[in-house]
Amino acid sequence: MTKPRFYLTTAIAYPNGRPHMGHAYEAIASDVIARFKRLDGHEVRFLTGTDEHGLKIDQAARAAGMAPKAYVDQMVAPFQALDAALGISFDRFIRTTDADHKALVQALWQRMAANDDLYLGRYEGWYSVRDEAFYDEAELVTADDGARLSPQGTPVEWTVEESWFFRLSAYQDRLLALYDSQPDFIQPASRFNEMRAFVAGGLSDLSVSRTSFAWGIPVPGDERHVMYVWLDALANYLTGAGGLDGEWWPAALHIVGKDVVRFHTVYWPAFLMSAGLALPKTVFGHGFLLNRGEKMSKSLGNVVDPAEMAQRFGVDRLRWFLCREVAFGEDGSYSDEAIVERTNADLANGIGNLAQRSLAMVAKNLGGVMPVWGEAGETELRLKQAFHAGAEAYFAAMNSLALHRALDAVMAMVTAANGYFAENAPWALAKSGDTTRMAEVLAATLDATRRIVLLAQPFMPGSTSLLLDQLGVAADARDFNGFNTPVAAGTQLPAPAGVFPRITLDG
RNA sequence: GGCAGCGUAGCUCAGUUGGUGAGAGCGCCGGAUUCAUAACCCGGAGGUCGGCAGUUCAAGUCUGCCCGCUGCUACCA
Repeated sequence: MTKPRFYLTTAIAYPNGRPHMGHAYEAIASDVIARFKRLDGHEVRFLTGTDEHGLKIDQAARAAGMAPKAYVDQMVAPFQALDAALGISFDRFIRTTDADHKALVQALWQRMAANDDLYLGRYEGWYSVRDEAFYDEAELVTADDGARLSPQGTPVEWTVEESWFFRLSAYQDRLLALYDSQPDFIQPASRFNEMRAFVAGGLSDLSVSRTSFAWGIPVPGDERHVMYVWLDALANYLTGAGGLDGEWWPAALHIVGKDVVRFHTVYWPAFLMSAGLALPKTVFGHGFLLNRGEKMSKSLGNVVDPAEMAQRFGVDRLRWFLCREVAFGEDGSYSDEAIVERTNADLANGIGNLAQRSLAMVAKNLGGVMPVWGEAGETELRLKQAFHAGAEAYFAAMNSLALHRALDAVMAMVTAANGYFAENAPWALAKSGDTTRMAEVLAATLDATRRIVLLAQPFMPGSTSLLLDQLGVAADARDFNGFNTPVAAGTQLPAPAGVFPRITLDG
Protein backbone atom coordinates (compact mmCIF):
# COMPACT_ATOMS: atom_id res chain seq x y z
CA MET A 1 0.00 0.00 0.00
CA THR A 2 1.49 3.30 -1.00
CA LYS A 3 1.02 6.15 1.39
CA PRO A 4 0.54 9.77 0.34
CA ARG A 5 3.62 11.92 -0.11
CA PHE A 6 4.31 14.20 2.76
CA TYR A 7 5.77 17.65 2.31
CA LEU A 8 6.47 19.54 5.51
CA THR A 9 8.24 22.75 6.32
CA THR A 10 9.54 24.74 9.22
CA ALA A 11 9.16 28.47 9.24
CA ILE A 12 12.28 30.10 7.82
CA ALA A 13 14.47 31.86 10.35
CA TYR A 14 15.37 35.53 10.14
CA PRO A 15 19.16 35.56 10.48
CA ASN A 16 19.66 38.94 12.09
CA GLY A 17 21.01 37.30 15.22
CA ARG A 18 22.20 33.97 16.44
CA PRO A 19 19.90 30.95 16.58
CA HIS A 20 18.22 30.37 19.94
CA MET A 21 16.34 27.52 21.58
CA GLY A 22 13.15 28.43 19.77
CA HIS A 23 14.80 27.75 16.43
CA ALA A 24 16.18 24.47 17.73
CA TYR A 25 12.80 23.43 19.09
CA GLU A 26 10.97 24.05 15.85
CA ALA A 27 13.65 22.26 13.85
CA ILE A 28 13.64 19.27 16.19
CA ALA A 29 9.88 18.89 16.30
CA SER A 30 9.65 19.14 12.54
CA ASP A 31 12.48 16.68 12.11
CA VAL A 32 10.75 14.20 14.41
CA ILE A 33 7.64 14.38 12.27
CA ALA A 34 9.64 14.04 9.06
CA ARG A 35 11.48 10.99 10.36
CA PHE A 36 8.28 9.45 11.63
CA LYS A 37 6.62 9.82 8.26
CA ARG A 38 9.59 8.26 6.48
CA LEU A 39 9.63 5.30 8.84
CA ASP A 40 5.90 4.98 8.36
CA GLY A 41 6.33 4.54 4.64
CA HIS A 42 5.63 8.01 3.31
CA GLU A 43 7.77 9.65 0.72
CA VAL A 44 8.81 12.81 2.52
CA ARG A 45 10.16 16.19 1.55
CA PHE A 46 11.32 18.34 4.43
CA LEU A 47 12.15 22.00 3.89
CA THR A 48 13.81 24.49 6.21
CA GLY A 49 15.88 27.60 5.69
CA THR A 50 16.31 31.31 6.20
CA ASP A 51 14.39 34.49 5.39
CA GLU A 52 17.05 36.93 4.31
CA HIS A 53 15.47 40.07 2.90
CA GLY A 54 14.00 43.13 4.56
CA LEU A 55 14.89 46.37 6.16
CA LYS A 56 16.31 44.95 9.37
CA ILE A 57 18.89 42.88 7.54
CA ASP A 58 19.66 45.82 5.28
CA GLN A 59 20.31 48.05 8.26
CA ALA A 60 22.30 45.45 10.14
CA ALA A 61 24.48 44.90 7.11
CA ARG A 62 25.03 48.62 6.78
CA ALA A 63 25.95 48.85 10.44
CA ALA A 64 28.45 46.06 9.91
CA GLY A 65 29.83 47.83 6.88
CA MET A 66 28.92 44.94 4.62
CA ALA A 67 26.86 44.31 1.54
CA PRO A 68 23.56 42.65 2.53
CA LYS A 69 24.31 39.42 0.73
CA ALA A 70 27.75 39.10 2.27
CA TYR A 71 26.20 39.86 5.62
CA VAL A 72 23.55 37.14 5.40
CA ASP A 73 26.04 34.66 4.03
CA GLN A 74 27.89 35.05 7.26
CA MET A 75 24.77 35.10 9.48
CA VAL A 76 23.28 31.96 7.96
CA ALA A 77 26.23 29.77 8.82
CA PRO A 78 25.33 29.31 12.51
CA PHE A 79 21.79 28.27 11.54
CA GLN A 80 23.12 25.63 9.21
CA ALA A 81 25.60 24.51 11.82
CA LEU A 82 22.78 24.21 14.34
CA ASP A 83 20.76 22.01 12.00
CA ALA A 84 23.80 19.80 11.56
CA ALA A 85 24.39 19.62 15.30
CA LEU A 86 20.75 18.67 15.89
CA GLY A 87 20.61 16.02 13.20
CA ILE A 88 17.93 17.79 11.20
CA SER A 89 17.14 15.66 8.16
CA PHE A 90 15.99 18.37 5.80
CA ASP A 91 15.94 17.80 2.06
CA ARG A 92 16.69 21.40 1.26
CA PHE A 93 17.90 24.39 3.21
CA ILE A 94 16.31 27.21 1.30
CA ARG A 95 17.54 30.78 1.42
CA THR A 96 15.24 33.46 0.12
CA THR A 97 18.25 34.90 -1.68
CA ASP A 98 18.45 31.74 -3.80
CA ALA A 99 18.01 32.45 -7.50
CA ASP A 100 15.15 30.03 -8.04
CA HIS A 101 13.26 31.59 -5.17
CA LYS A 102 13.57 35.06 -6.60
CA ALA A 103 12.23 33.86 -9.93
CA LEU A 104 9.38 32.06 -8.24
CA VAL A 105 8.26 35.00 -6.17
CA GLN A 106 8.14 37.19 -9.23
CA ALA A 107 6.13 34.60 -11.09
CA LEU A 108 3.79 34.34 -8.11
CA TRP A 109 3.38 38.09 -8.12
CA GLN A 110 2.47 38.05 -11.78
CA ARG A 111 -0.18 35.42 -11.22
CA MET A 112 -1.69 37.46 -8.43
CA ALA A 113 -1.56 40.55 -10.62
CA ALA A 114 -3.18 38.64 -13.48
CA ASN A 115 -6.01 37.87 -11.12
CA ASP A 116 -6.39 41.61 -10.55
CA ASP A 117 -5.56 41.36 -6.88
CA LEU A 118 -2.68 43.84 -6.84
CA TYR A 119 -3.05 47.59 -7.16
CA LEU A 120 -0.90 50.62 -6.57
CA GLY A 121 -1.79 52.84 -3.65
CA ARG A 122 -0.32 54.88 -0.88
CA TYR A 123 0.54 53.70 2.57
CA GLU A 124 0.90 56.09 5.42
CA GLY A 125 1.12 55.54 9.09
CA TRP A 126 3.41 55.12 12.03
CA TYR A 127 6.05 52.65 11.04
CA SER A 128 8.37 50.76 13.34
CA VAL A 129 11.50 49.58 11.64
CA ARG A 130 12.23 47.21 14.46
CA ASP A 131 8.82 45.53 14.27
CA GLU A 132 8.52 45.93 10.50
CA ALA A 133 4.94 46.96 11.03
CA PHE A 134 2.66 49.94 10.68
CA TYR A 135 0.58 51.01 13.65
CA ASP A 136 -2.53 53.09 14.01
CA GLU A 137 -2.30 56.32 15.87
CA ALA A 138 -4.37 54.80 18.64
CA GLU A 139 -2.04 51.90 19.16
CA LEU A 140 0.94 54.05 20.00
CA VAL A 141 2.18 54.63 23.52
CA THR A 142 4.04 57.61 24.82
CA ALA A 143 7.41 57.17 26.44
CA ASP A 144 8.57 59.05 29.54
CA ASP A 145 10.45 61.52 27.39
CA GLY A 146 7.37 62.13 25.28
CA ALA A 147 8.53 60.10 22.31
CA ARG A 148 6.00 58.01 20.46
CA LEU A 149 6.56 54.28 20.65
CA SER A 150 4.93 51.19 19.20
CA PRO A 151 2.95 48.91 21.52
CA GLN A 152 6.17 46.88 21.73
CA GLY A 153 8.04 49.96 22.87
CA THR A 154 10.03 50.40 19.70
CA PRO A 155 10.56 53.75 17.93
CA VAL A 156 8.10 54.70 15.21
CA GLU A 157 8.15 57.30 12.50
CA TRP A 158 5.42 58.75 10.31
CA THR A 159 5.89 57.26 6.94
CA VAL A 160 4.19 57.94 3.65
CA GLU A 161 5.02 55.49 0.97
CA GLU A 162 3.72 54.46 -2.37
CA SER A 163 2.87 50.80 -2.09
CA TRP A 164 1.35 47.94 -3.95
CA PHE A 165 -1.62 46.44 -2.18
CA PHE A 166 -3.08 42.98 -2.19
CA ARG A 167 -6.87 42.75 -2.18
CA LEU A 168 -6.99 40.72 1.01
CA SER A 169 -10.42 42.14 1.80
CA ALA A 170 -11.85 40.23 -1.15
CA TYR A 171 -10.88 36.93 0.44
CA GLN A 172 -12.73 37.11 3.70
CA ASP A 173 -15.57 34.83 2.65
CA ARG A 174 -13.31 32.32 1.00
CA LEU A 175 -11.09 32.17 4.06
CA LEU A 176 -14.04 31.63 6.36
CA ALA A 177 -15.29 28.91 4.06
CA LEU A 178 -11.85 27.33 4.17
CA TYR A 179 -11.77 27.28 7.97
CA ASP A 180 -15.27 25.91 8.24
CA SER A 181 -14.76 23.19 5.68
CA GLN A 182 -11.29 22.24 6.90
CA PRO A 183 -11.20 22.62 10.67
CA ASP A 184 -7.78 21.00 10.92
CA PHE A 185 -6.28 23.67 8.69
CA ILE A 186 -5.25 25.55 11.82
CA GLN A 187 -3.87 23.61 14.75
CA PRO A 188 -4.00 23.51 17.69
CA ALA A 189 -7.70 24.24 17.84
CA SER A 190 -7.29 27.16 20.22
CA ARG A 191 -5.56 29.07 17.45
CA PHE A 192 -8.31 28.16 15.03
CA ASN A 193 -10.85 30.18 16.98
CA GLU A 194 -8.57 33.17 17.19
CA MET A 195 -7.82 33.26 13.51
CA ARG A 196 -11.40 32.71 12.51
CA ALA A 197 -12.48 35.55 14.75
CA PHE A 198 -9.80 37.76 13.28
CA VAL A 199 -10.98 37.13 9.75
CA ALA A 200 -14.65 37.36 10.67
CA GLY A 201 -13.92 40.79 12.07
CA GLY A 202 -13.09 42.07 8.63
CA LEU A 203 -9.91 42.31 6.60
CA SER A 204 -8.07 45.29 5.20
CA ASP A 205 -6.04 45.16 2.04
CA LEU A 206 -2.44 44.37 2.66
CA SER A 207 0.54 46.46 1.69
CA VAL A 208 2.87 44.11 -0.17
CA SER A 209 5.68 46.31 -1.39
CA ARG A 210 8.12 48.92 -0.13
CA THR A 211 10.11 51.70 -1.75
CA SER A 212 12.02 52.76 1.33
CA PHE A 213 14.72 50.16 0.94
CA ALA A 214 16.04 47.98 -1.83
CA TRP A 215 17.07 44.74 -0.10
CA GLY A 216 14.34 42.52 -1.41
CA ILE A 217 12.91 40.98 -4.51
CA PRO A 218 11.94 43.61 -7.08
CA VAL A 219 8.31 43.91 -8.09
CA PRO A 220 8.01 42.79 -11.72
CA GLY A 221 7.42 45.79 -13.93
CA ASP A 222 7.90 48.30 -11.14
CA GLU A 223 11.40 47.96 -9.90
CA ARG A 224 11.23 50.98 -7.62
CA HIS A 225 9.45 48.55 -5.29
CA VAL A 226 10.66 45.47 -3.51
CA MET A 227 8.20 42.96 -2.20
CA TYR A 228 6.88 42.90 1.28
CA VAL A 229 8.95 40.44 3.20
CA TRP A 230 6.06 38.18 4.11
CA LEU A 231 5.03 37.62 0.52
CA ASP A 232 8.66 36.85 -0.25
CA ALA A 233 9.09 34.67 2.82
CA LEU A 234 5.90 32.62 2.60
CA ALA A 235 6.56 31.81 -1.02
CA ASN A 236 9.63 29.84 0.03
CA TYR A 237 7.33 26.90 0.58
CA LEU A 238 6.46 26.94 -3.11
CA THR A 239 10.07 27.26 -4.18
CA GLY A 240 10.92 24.33 -1.95
CA ALA A 241 8.12 22.31 -3.52
CA GLY A 242 9.73 22.68 -6.91
CA GLY A 243 8.10 25.87 -8.17
CA LEU A 244 4.65 27.22 -8.94
CA ASP A 245 3.63 23.89 -10.34
CA GLY A 246 6.07 22.00 -8.18
CA GLU A 247 5.56 18.29 -7.73
CA TRP A 248 5.54 18.54 -3.95
CA TRP A 249 2.85 21.16 -3.66
CA PRO A 250 0.61 21.44 -1.69
CA ALA A 251 2.35 21.07 1.63
CA ALA A 252 0.91 18.60 4.09
CA LEU A 253 2.15 20.57 7.07
CA HIS A 254 3.66 23.92 7.92
CA ILE A 255 5.21 23.95 11.38
CA VAL A 256 5.44 27.53 12.64
CA GLY A 257 5.67 29.45 15.88
CA LYS A 258 2.45 30.68 17.40
CA ASP A 259 3.52 34.26 16.69
CA VAL A 260 3.30 33.79 12.94
CA VAL A 261 0.15 31.72 12.74
CA ARG A 262 -1.77 34.66 11.29
CA PHE A 263 0.60 35.09 8.38
CA HIS A 264 0.31 31.41 7.59
CA THR A 265 -3.41 30.97 8.04
CA VAL A 266 -4.78 34.25 6.68
CA TYR A 267 -2.34 35.91 4.28
CA TRP A 268 -0.76 32.77 2.90
CA PRO A 269 -3.94 30.95 1.86
CA ALA A 270 -5.27 34.21 0.39
CA PHE A 271 -2.10 34.63 -1.69
CA LEU A 272 -2.43 31.06 -2.88
CA MET A 273 -6.10 31.44 -3.75
CA SER A 274 -5.26 34.54 -5.70
CA ALA A 275 -2.61 32.67 -7.67
CA GLY A 276 -4.95 29.75 -8.24
CA LEU A 277 -2.82 27.34 -6.27
CA ALA A 278 -3.76 24.56 -3.90
CA LEU A 279 -3.67 25.21 -0.16
CA PRO A 280 -1.59 23.48 2.47
CA LYS A 281 -3.40 20.87 4.49
CA THR A 282 -2.43 22.03 7.96
CA VAL A 283 -0.65 24.87 9.69
CA PHE A 284 0.52 23.93 13.17
CA GLY A 285 1.47 26.70 15.60
CA HIS A 286 3.78 25.46 18.32
CA GLY A 287 4.38 27.24 21.61
CA PHE A 288 7.39 29.05 22.97
CA LEU A 289 10.14 27.71 25.15
CA LEU A 290 10.70 29.45 28.42
CA ASN A 291 13.92 29.33 30.39
CA ARG A 292 12.87 28.40 33.91
CA GLY A 293 9.44 29.78 33.17
CA GLU A 294 10.79 33.10 31.94
CA LYS A 295 10.86 34.36 28.43
CA MET A 296 14.28 34.26 26.88
CA SER A 297 15.69 37.71 26.45
CA LYS A 298 19.04 39.31 26.12
CA SER A 299 18.37 41.68 28.98
CA LEU A 300 17.62 38.80 31.35
CA GLY A 301 20.79 37.15 30.18
CA ASN A 302 19.08 33.80 29.97
CA VAL A 303 19.52 33.17 26.27
CA VAL A 304 21.27 29.87 25.81
CA ASP A 305 23.00 28.58 22.72
CA PRO A 306 21.15 25.47 21.58
CA ALA A 307 24.18 24.03 19.83
CA GLU A 308 26.03 24.27 23.11
CA MET A 309 23.13 22.57 24.90
CA ALA A 310 23.19 19.74 22.38
CA GLN A 311 26.90 19.42 22.87
CA ARG A 312 26.65 19.38 26.63
CA PHE A 313 23.75 16.98 27.09
CA GLY A 314 23.93 15.10 23.82
CA VAL A 315 21.66 15.81 20.88
CA ASP A 316 19.31 12.95 21.57
CA ARG A 317 18.83 13.88 25.20
CA LEU A 318 17.92 17.39 24.15
CA ARG A 319 15.58 16.16 21.44
CA TRP A 320 13.94 13.70 23.81
CA PHE A 321 13.52 16.28 26.54
CA LEU A 322 11.92 18.89 24.31
CA CYS A 323 9.47 16.46 22.77
CA ARG A 324 8.61 14.64 25.98
CA GLU A 325 8.44 17.47 28.47
CA VAL A 326 6.72 20.07 26.33
CA ALA A 327 3.16 19.45 25.19
CA PHE A 328 3.42 20.14 21.46
CA GLY A 329 1.41 23.27 20.77
CA GLU A 330 1.75 24.64 24.30
CA ASP A 331 4.50 26.76 25.76
CA GLY A 332 7.10 24.81 27.65
CA SER A 333 9.89 25.37 30.10
CA TYR A 334 13.38 23.99 30.24
CA SER A 335 16.26 24.08 32.64
CA ASP A 336 19.45 22.12 33.08
CA GLU A 337 17.98 20.36 36.10
CA ALA A 338 14.84 19.36 34.23
CA ILE A 339 16.82 17.99 31.31
CA VAL A 340 19.06 15.93 33.58
CA GLU A 341 16.16 14.63 35.65
CA ARG A 342 13.90 13.81 32.74
CA THR A 343 16.49 12.10 30.59
CA ASN A 344 17.99 10.13 33.47
CA ALA A 345 14.54 8.86 34.40
CA ASP A 346 13.39 8.01 30.88
CA LEU A 347 16.58 7.14 29.06
CA ALA A 348 19.14 5.92 31.60
CA ASN A 349 16.74 4.24 34.04
CA GLY A 350 14.15 3.41 31.43
CA ILE A 351 15.08 2.51 27.88
CA GLY A 352 18.82 2.24 28.40
CA ASN A 353 18.60 0.08 31.48
CA LEU A 354 16.01 -2.19 29.90
CA ALA A 355 18.27 -2.81 26.94
CA GLN A 356 21.36 -3.24 29.07
CA ARG A 357 19.92 -5.65 31.59
CA SER A 358 18.47 -7.97 28.96
CA LEU A 359 21.40 -7.77 26.54
CA ALA A 360 23.89 -8.35 29.33
CA MET A 361 22.12 -11.56 30.33
CA VAL A 362 22.09 -12.79 26.75
CA ALA A 363 25.78 -12.01 26.43
CA LYS A 364 26.66 -13.65 29.72
CA ASN A 365 24.41 -16.71 29.60
CA LEU A 366 23.77 -17.37 25.94
CA GLY A 367 26.98 -16.32 24.28
CA GLY A 368 25.27 -13.28 22.80
CA VAL A 369 23.08 -15.39 20.54
CA MET A 370 19.49 -14.28 20.02
CA PRO A 371 17.38 -16.78 21.97
CA VAL A 372 14.41 -18.83 20.82
CA TRP A 373 10.85 -17.83 21.62
CA GLY A 374 8.75 -20.07 23.81
CA GLU A 375 5.06 -20.65 24.02
CA ALA A 376 3.33 -17.51 25.24
CA GLY A 377 2.22 -17.78 28.84
CA GLU A 378 0.09 -15.46 30.87
CA THR A 379 2.82 -12.88 31.42
CA GLU A 380 3.68 -12.89 27.72
CA LEU A 381 0.06 -12.26 26.83
CA ARG A 382 -0.13 -9.33 29.21
CA LEU A 383 3.05 -7.93 27.72
CA LYS A 384 1.67 -8.37 24.25
CA GLN A 385 -1.53 -6.57 25.14
CA ALA A 386 0.33 -3.69 26.71
CA PHE A 387 2.44 -3.32 23.59
CA HIS A 388 -0.52 -3.53 21.29
CA ALA A 389 -2.22 -0.73 23.19
CA GLY A 390 1.02 1.22 23.40
CA ALA A 391 1.72 1.06 19.70
CA GLU A 392 -1.82 2.05 18.91
CA ALA A 393 -1.57 5.06 21.21
CA TYR A 394 1.79 5.95 19.72
CA PHE A 395 0.58 6.00 16.14
CA ALA A 396 -2.60 7.85 17.01
CA ALA A 397 -0.60 10.47 18.86
CA MET A 398 2.01 10.87 16.14
CA ASN A 399 -0.60 11.22 13.45
CA SER A 400 -2.31 13.96 15.39
CA LEU A 401 1.03 15.67 16.11
CA ALA A 402 0.80 15.01 19.85
CA LEU A 403 4.50 14.23 20.09
CA HIS A 404 4.53 14.24 23.88
CA ARG A 405 1.64 11.77 23.97
CA ALA A 406 3.53 9.46 21.66
CA LEU A 407 6.40 9.40 24.13
CA ASP A 408 3.98 8.77 26.98
CA ALA A 409 2.98 5.66 25.08
CA VAL A 410 6.60 4.64 24.57
CA MET A 411 7.31 5.01 28.26
CA ALA A 412 4.25 2.95 29.13
CA MET A 413 5.74 0.20 27.01
CA VAL A 414 9.04 0.53 28.86
CA THR A 415 7.22 0.14 32.15
CA ALA A 416 5.38 -2.93 30.86
CA ALA A 417 8.62 -4.50 29.62
CA ASN A 418 10.44 -3.86 32.89
CA GLY A 419 7.48 -5.25 34.80
CA TYR A 420 7.52 -8.38 32.65
CA PHE A 421 11.24 -8.80 33.21
CA ALA A 422 11.02 -8.41 36.97
CA GLU A 423 8.02 -10.70 37.19
CA ASN A 424 9.81 -13.51 35.41
CA ALA A 425 13.17 -12.85 37.05
CA PRO A 426 15.34 -14.52 34.39
CA TRP A 427 18.37 -14.16 36.65
CA ALA A 428 16.69 -16.55 39.10
CA LEU A 429 15.90 -18.95 36.24
CA ALA A 430 19.57 -18.89 35.32
CA LYS A 431 20.54 -19.86 38.84
CA SER A 432 18.01 -22.65 39.07
CA GLY A 433 19.24 -24.01 35.78
CA ASP A 434 16.05 -23.41 33.81
CA THR A 435 17.95 -22.09 30.83
CA THR A 436 15.13 -22.72 28.39
CA ARG A 437 12.63 -20.58 30.24
CA MET A 438 15.28 -17.96 30.87
CA ALA A 439 15.97 -17.79 27.16
CA GLU A 440 12.27 -17.42 26.43
CA VAL A 441 11.97 -14.51 28.82
CA LEU A 442 15.03 -12.88 27.32
CA ALA A 443 13.68 -13.35 23.81
CA ALA A 444 10.43 -11.67 24.74
CA THR A 445 12.22 -8.84 26.53
CA LEU A 446 14.64 -8.22 23.70
CA ASP A 447 11.79 -8.04 21.27
CA ALA A 448 9.90 -5.66 23.49
CA THR A 449 13.01 -3.52 23.63
CA ARG A 450 13.35 -3.68 19.88
CA ARG A 451 9.82 -2.38 19.44
CA ILE A 452 10.39 0.44 21.89
CA VAL A 453 13.60 1.50 20.22
CA LEU A 454 11.99 1.30 16.80
CA LEU A 455 9.29 3.72 17.86
CA ALA A 456 11.80 6.04 19.51
CA GLN A 457 13.79 6.43 16.31
CA PRO A 458 12.24 9.69 15.09
CA PHE A 459 13.11 11.31 18.40
CA MET A 460 16.63 9.98 18.89
CA PRO A 461 18.04 8.89 15.56
CA GLY A 462 21.62 8.45 16.74
CA SER A 463 21.10 6.58 19.99
CA THR A 464 18.40 4.32 18.60
CA SER A 465 20.65 3.36 15.75
CA LEU A 466 23.31 2.20 18.23
CA LEU A 467 20.71 0.29 20.23
CA LEU A 468 19.29 -1.41 17.15
CA ASP A 469 22.82 -2.49 16.25
CA GLN A 470 23.14 -4.09 19.67
CA LEU A 471 19.74 -5.70 19.31
CA GLY A 472 20.78 -7.30 16.03
CA VAL A 473 18.19 -5.45 13.94
CA ALA A 474 19.29 -5.31 10.31
CA ALA A 475 19.58 -1.88 8.74
CA ASP A 476 16.75 -2.67 6.33
CA ALA A 477 14.44 -3.89 9.09
CA ARG A 478 14.14 -0.65 10.99
CA ASP A 479 11.11 0.98 9.46
CA PHE A 480 7.63 0.40 10.83
CA ASN A 481 6.95 -2.35 8.32
CA GLY A 482 9.25 -4.48 10.41
CA PHE A 483 7.56 -3.66 13.68
CA ASN A 484 6.07 -7.13 14.05
CA THR A 485 9.09 -9.01 12.76
CA PRO A 486 11.37 -10.18 15.58
CA VAL A 487 15.07 -10.67 15.10
CA ALA A 488 15.67 -14.27 14.04
CA ALA A 489 16.76 -16.70 16.75
CA GLY A 490 20.38 -17.60 16.37
CA THR A 491 21.43 -14.11 15.31
CA GLN A 492 24.77 -13.26 16.85
CA LEU A 493 24.58 -10.01 18.80
CA PRO A 494 27.50 -7.66 19.37
CA ALA A 495 28.77 -7.02 22.88
CA PRO A 496 26.35 -4.69 24.67
CA ALA A 497 27.47 -1.26 25.81
CA GLY A 498 25.48 1.40 27.62
CA VAL A 499 24.01 4.03 25.33
CA PHE A 500 22.42 6.33 27.90
CA PRO A 501 24.73 6.73 30.90
CA ARG A 502 23.29 8.60 33.85
CA ILE A 503 24.40 12.20 33.92
CA THR A 504 24.68 14.77 36.66
CA LEU A 505 24.44 18.53 36.60
CA ASP A 506 28.13 18.92 37.21
CA GLY A 507 28.65 16.94 34.06
C1' G B 1 -14.03 46.59 26.89
C1' G B 2 -15.33 42.09 23.76
C1' C B 3 -14.32 36.90 22.51
C1' A B 4 -11.86 32.33 23.88
C1' G B 5 -9.29 29.35 27.24
C1' C B 6 -7.21 28.11 31.84
C1' G B 7 -6.73 27.69 37.45
C1' U B 8 -6.99 19.45 40.02
C1' A B 9 -1.26 16.17 44.68
C1' G B 10 5.88 19.59 45.58
C1' C B 11 6.36 19.82 39.73
C1' U B 12 4.03 18.84 34.70
C1' C B 13 -0.61 17.52 33.61
C1' A B 14 -5.25 13.38 32.49
C1' G B 15 -9.98 13.65 34.02
C1' U B 16 -15.90 11.40 27.64
C1' U B 17 -22.36 13.49 27.30
C1' G B 18 -22.64 15.25 35.92
C1' G B 19 -22.96 9.06 39.21
C1' U B 20 -18.84 3.19 42.40
C1' G B 21 -14.07 5.76 47.96
C1' A B 22 -10.42 11.96 42.73
C1' G B 23 -5.96 9.75 38.69
C1' A B 24 -0.84 9.40 35.83
C1' G B 25 4.31 10.56 35.31
C1' C B 26 8.36 12.83 37.78
C1' G B 27 10.09 13.96 42.73
C1' C B 28 9.83 12.15 47.96
C1' C B 29 9.49 7.99 51.87
C1' G B 30 9.48 2.69 52.92
C1' G B 31 9.97 -2.51 51.35
C1' A B 32 11.82 -6.28 48.25
C1' U B 33 15.62 -7.66 44.87
C1' U B 34 20.47 -8.01 42.57
C1' C B 35 20.06 -9.36 35.80
C1' A B 36 21.07 -4.10 35.03
C1' U B 37 23.48 2.52 34.44
C1' A B 38 22.58 2.94 43.46
C1' A B 39 18.97 1.28 38.05
C1' C B 40 14.28 -2.17 37.93
C1' C B 41 9.86 -4.21 40.80
C1' C B 42 6.19 -3.57 44.94
C1' G B 43 3.92 -0.33 48.49
C1' G B 44 3.10 4.55 50.79
C1' A B 45 2.60 9.66 52.09
C1' G B 46 0.55 14.08 49.85
C1' G B 47 -5.03 17.35 47.00
C1' U B 48 -11.18 22.00 50.96
C1' C B 49 -10.39 19.57 42.41
C1' G B 50 -9.01 28.90 42.64
C1' G B 51 -13.26 31.24 46.00
C1' C B 52 -18.57 31.98 47.09
C1' A B 53 -23.55 30.84 45.97
C1' G B 54 -26.93 27.91 43.21
C1' U B 55 -29.32 23.67 40.04
C1' U B 56 -29.63 18.28 41.14
C1' C B 57 -31.03 12.28 44.53
C1' A B 58 -25.79 13.22 42.91
C1' A B 59 -20.82 18.33 40.46
C1' G B 60 -13.78 18.52 39.57
C1' U B 61 -17.64 17.75 35.48
C1' C B 62 -23.73 22.31 34.75
C1' U B 63 -25.36 27.93 36.06
C1' G B 64 -24.17 32.85 38.21
C1' C B 65 -20.82 36.04 40.56
C1' C B 66 -15.78 36.95 42.35
C1' C B 67 -10.23 36.35 42.35
C1' G B 68 -5.88 35.09 39.46
C1' C B 69 -3.46 33.81 34.76
C1' U B 70 -3.04 33.38 29.23
C1' G B 71 -4.16 34.20 24.11
C1' C B 72 -6.76 36.89 20.28
C1' U B 73 -9.24 41.39 19.37
C1' A B 74 -11.31 46.43 19.99
C1' C B 75 -11.20 51.15 21.97
C1' C B 76 -9.81 55.60 24.92
C1' A B 77 -11.60 60.91 25.90
